Amino acid sequence: MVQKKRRMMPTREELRIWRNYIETAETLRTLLEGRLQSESALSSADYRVLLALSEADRRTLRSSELAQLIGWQRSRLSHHLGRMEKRGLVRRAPCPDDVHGIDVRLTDSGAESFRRGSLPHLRDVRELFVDALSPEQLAQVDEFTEALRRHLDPEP
Amino acid sequence: MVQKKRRMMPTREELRIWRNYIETAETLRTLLEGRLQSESALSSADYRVLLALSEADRRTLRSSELAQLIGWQRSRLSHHLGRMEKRGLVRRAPCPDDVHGIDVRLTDSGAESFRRGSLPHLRDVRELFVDALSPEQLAQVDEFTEALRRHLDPEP
DNA sequence: TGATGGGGGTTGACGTGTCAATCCTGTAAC
DNA sequence: GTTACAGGATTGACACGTCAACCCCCATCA
Repeated sequence: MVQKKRRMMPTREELRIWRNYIETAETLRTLLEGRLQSESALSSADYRVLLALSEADRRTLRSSELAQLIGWQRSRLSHHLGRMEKRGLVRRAPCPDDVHGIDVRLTDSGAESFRRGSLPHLRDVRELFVDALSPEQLAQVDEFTEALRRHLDPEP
Repeated sequence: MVQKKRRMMPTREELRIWRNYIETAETLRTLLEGRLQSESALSSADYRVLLALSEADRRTLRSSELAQLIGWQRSRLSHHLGRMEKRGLVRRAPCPDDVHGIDVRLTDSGAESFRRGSLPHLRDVRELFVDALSPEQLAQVDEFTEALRRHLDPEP
């Protein structure tokens, strides 16, 4: 039965590789998230928002631009900005240029949080990911990630 | 500055590869999760629980065994079993052998759900992951995933 | 007999993400 | 002008995970 469905179903070996792949990526994500949290009291979601804002002109972005930039849905961003605002990391204000639209601005405290979190985080990425792999392996990761991305992108 | 910290900080290129890697894995996970959900009204968490139970003797496992088997914390499992029980996928009952301990048993409805979800899910894994890669690339994934795993495991 | 402690499991609070519904306001259509 | 609509953002309900506190029952030991 497994044999006959070869074209549809992954083999046992393929499935093993898949599971290892996805679980390892998950483990990595969790580990890094935990470190970021304990080092700088930021979640990786916070980090993404802070990174985008800190690179933006005047540390400010339209809410919808920000959402697009980091690939989030409006609703998710709105919820998250609400929480970040409560912690004083960002502030929202009506956008002067556009009657619709909200400006999201990085506060000084948010900028400082990001600054303090950034270096340890990058160090962690090096330690947990880069250092695990040989230069050849790293190149292979790049290659097959690209293949995966190409495979997935055209799909809606 | 970036140059001087070479040993600590990833290079721009390494960082690019890292981001691609982790974001692609995330995209894949999300896509598969969405398909599983729409095909069989199961989350991947549901799936893991159902898979473990459906392979168990008498479709039943001690709660703590189940947690260990799928690598979850007790609390997570307890919450999730509560939700699954409400949907009629599993049932909990005191374990006759052991005074402590709870038996988790797959219901007929749960087994049927799993049966219906399983094949499409495996097909999706093949389509979204396996089919994107050449056999050589698949072998490379296996290899560097193993390297990553070895690198991460000894760390607490 | 009564305190101590540990394994097994649950609970509550909270942060997070998704979906669908809603609100607001300017603009096009009639 | 009023209605319709579309873009931008928020809200509420819910599923999910984590953390820390807790409950229960038993074993051990004083």
